[in-house]
Amino acid sequence: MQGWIIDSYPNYDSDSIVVWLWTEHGARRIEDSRFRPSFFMSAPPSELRSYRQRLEILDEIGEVRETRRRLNLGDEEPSPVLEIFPRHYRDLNDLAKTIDSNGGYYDHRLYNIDMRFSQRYFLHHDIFPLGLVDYSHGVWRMQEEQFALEYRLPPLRAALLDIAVDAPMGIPRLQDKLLGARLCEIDIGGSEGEILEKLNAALRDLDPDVILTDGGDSFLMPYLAKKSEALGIGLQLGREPQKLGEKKGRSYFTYGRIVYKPGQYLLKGRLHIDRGHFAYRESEMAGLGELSRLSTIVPQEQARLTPGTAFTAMQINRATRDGVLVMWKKNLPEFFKDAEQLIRADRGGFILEPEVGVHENIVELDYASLYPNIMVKFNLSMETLNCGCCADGGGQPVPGLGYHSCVKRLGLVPRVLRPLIDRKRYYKKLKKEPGPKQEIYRERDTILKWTLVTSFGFQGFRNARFGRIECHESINAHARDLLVRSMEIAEQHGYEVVHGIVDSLWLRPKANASGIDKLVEHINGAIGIPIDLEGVYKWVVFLPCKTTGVGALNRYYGLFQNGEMKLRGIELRKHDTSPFVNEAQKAMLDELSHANNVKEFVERLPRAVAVLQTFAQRLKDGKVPLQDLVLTKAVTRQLDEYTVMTSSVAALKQMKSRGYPIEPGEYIRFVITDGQSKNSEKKVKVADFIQGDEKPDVNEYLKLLCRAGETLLLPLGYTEDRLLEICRSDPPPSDPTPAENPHLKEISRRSGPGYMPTRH
DNA sequence: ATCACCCGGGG
DNA sequence: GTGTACGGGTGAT
Repeated sequence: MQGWIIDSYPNYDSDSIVVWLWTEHGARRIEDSRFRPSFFMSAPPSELRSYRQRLEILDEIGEVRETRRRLNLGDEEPSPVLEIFPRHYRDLNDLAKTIDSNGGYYDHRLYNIDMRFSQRYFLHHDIFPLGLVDYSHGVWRMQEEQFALEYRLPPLRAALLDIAVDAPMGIPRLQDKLLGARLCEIDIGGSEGEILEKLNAALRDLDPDVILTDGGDSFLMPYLAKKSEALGIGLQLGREPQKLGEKKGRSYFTYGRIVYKPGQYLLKGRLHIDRGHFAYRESEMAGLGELSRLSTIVPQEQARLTPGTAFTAMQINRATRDGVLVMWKKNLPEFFKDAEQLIRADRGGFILEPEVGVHENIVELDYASLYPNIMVKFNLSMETLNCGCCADGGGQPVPGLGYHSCVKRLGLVPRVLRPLIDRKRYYKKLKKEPGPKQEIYRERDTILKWTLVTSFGFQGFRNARFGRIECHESINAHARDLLVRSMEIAEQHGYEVVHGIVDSLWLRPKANASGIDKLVEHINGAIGIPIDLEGVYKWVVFLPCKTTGVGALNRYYGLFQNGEMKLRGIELRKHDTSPFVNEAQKAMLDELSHANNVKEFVERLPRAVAVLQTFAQRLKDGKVPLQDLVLTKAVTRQLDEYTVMTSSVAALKQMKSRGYPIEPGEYIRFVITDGQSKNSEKKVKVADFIQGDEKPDVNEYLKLLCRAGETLLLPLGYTEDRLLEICRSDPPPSDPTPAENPHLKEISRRSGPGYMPTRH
């Protein structure tokens, strides 16, 4: 039987692995009870036998074998270890905890503990999800390479599931009445019980492979699960009966902020995918599939995880295939560092302060995937850094840190990254060529880019499975060194370096400057990591720090010769800005985008200010819909942990008083109705509770509007106060609204995190 | 003035 | 099941 693995999970009741295969003739369920997961324990050779005898007595243990495995990535030779087979799947984790904490074993370590059962099964049979496979007489045979560049996914049939819920409080709650449901094109109505029964029937008839939802994990699924239980009507959303398990949601710290992750509602044999989940949102099925194939995490789970988790899974797979065990807990002390070394090592990426103001004819060069490329080029991995085999001085030195990396053996991180970089390069090239698979290539490229971006951070993460802080430092040291060397080459070619951050250079060609192609070629040849021309700016404005006036590092906007605009750090790029202010800033940029050089830019300034004025007038006339004034703020802690009465806190109070507590990591959306008020009911109005008769705080929004204007125009002499003065007066008689710049529309659509786990 | 709090990142 | 560190901006006290 040929098909694609679309789902897999352990059956804890029968100690077996279930695999769902998508075939031409429908989905097939395969249950394999032969698979026995195991984990490993290392100990001094003299103790192994007695440990084994003690372990064998335990009820939870089925078998203990003495065998040999490599314990560390850097080990040449395998060491003697015990391989432990729990009697039941569900015992594995508890058993590991028992042995680890109070087993009375000394000088021992545990390996291969926290791996998914499905991932263990895939590794054991050398198969992977969403790859074409043959299963006959209990034997798996892959029909394609895991790293094949060209492959196709099964034509999964997806059905969008949505429900209508009565919401007397503005936002639906679990106890509110179910009014209807919609599956694909099928509208379902009737009593609550009828709706559930008709939904069951519709799913049986339609038999989709994928159920798509918007916010399924956070509301739709828990709501349906509760309804089904309350009414005593079983609801089967997956391909086998299951209790829709409530896994509790939780908040966790990631990407520098707290994220709320709702409980997972995983279906069996059918994929529940929330369209708001990261991989699907960014790259749809093609990107999710690419990631799932490479990480061997089944798509339904991968959809809820970050590319960083996928990267860790890839490392585990690589290590396991290399015959190296994966240590349960990382326990690698940092090298001793003297104070001076610490200061040098902790300095982050390279930064050169830009000249504030508007500049003409500036060239921007960017390194593509700089950090992953550095890891590959300099062979940076936990086991290759300061390796013993190159300690005699033959290693690759790390600039300024006194470390070295191995020149004899390729490290785990480069081995995992190399194919990812190659794949990304391939898809990036092909996505530009028109054809039926163009969109697929684009999505694969996008998800690979994210995976590469997060791979760097993992090196410095203290809990990273294969991370090491010195690796992180070394990558930064190489990055600084490369950028400085690139700058020197640019200067040799007659370019003045205007601004530089981490992996980008802004250059001003002098009269005698050589061509850009020649410069790029020279840098590529000398550095060995591809640098690309991001574009040549007709004009670009480097913005000052509003408090100190010196050049800010990551705040600028400019117009490329091809008509595209690049914006960084301004209101349009921030997700908390209201649509009204976004539109105003976009309209100002639309106006400025008609300028082809600095002279025209300066001439157009009054028109940009006039645009701002018309927006102010609409606001003063009460013509701006309340929905356009909604601010969206991230919530970072529980309500009682806040000490300052900000508008966000007022909104949180309002939510709570109506029975909607908000968890850290969720977002809160509200309109400011009286910025000065200390009363949470008067100060703001939560977006979902808007009746329509509320009045926004016009002065507050005028201030926000003019501040967005100041952000753009401060280097050109327009402060917030000056703009406020202009905006409080009447606008000019004629309407100077210019034609829209199509590239700006593109930008504004993307300005905000698409995934906002708020309730409906 | 100081503290509290939120935002960004890639195309 | 999970990137950190940090500059930047702004509001409350």
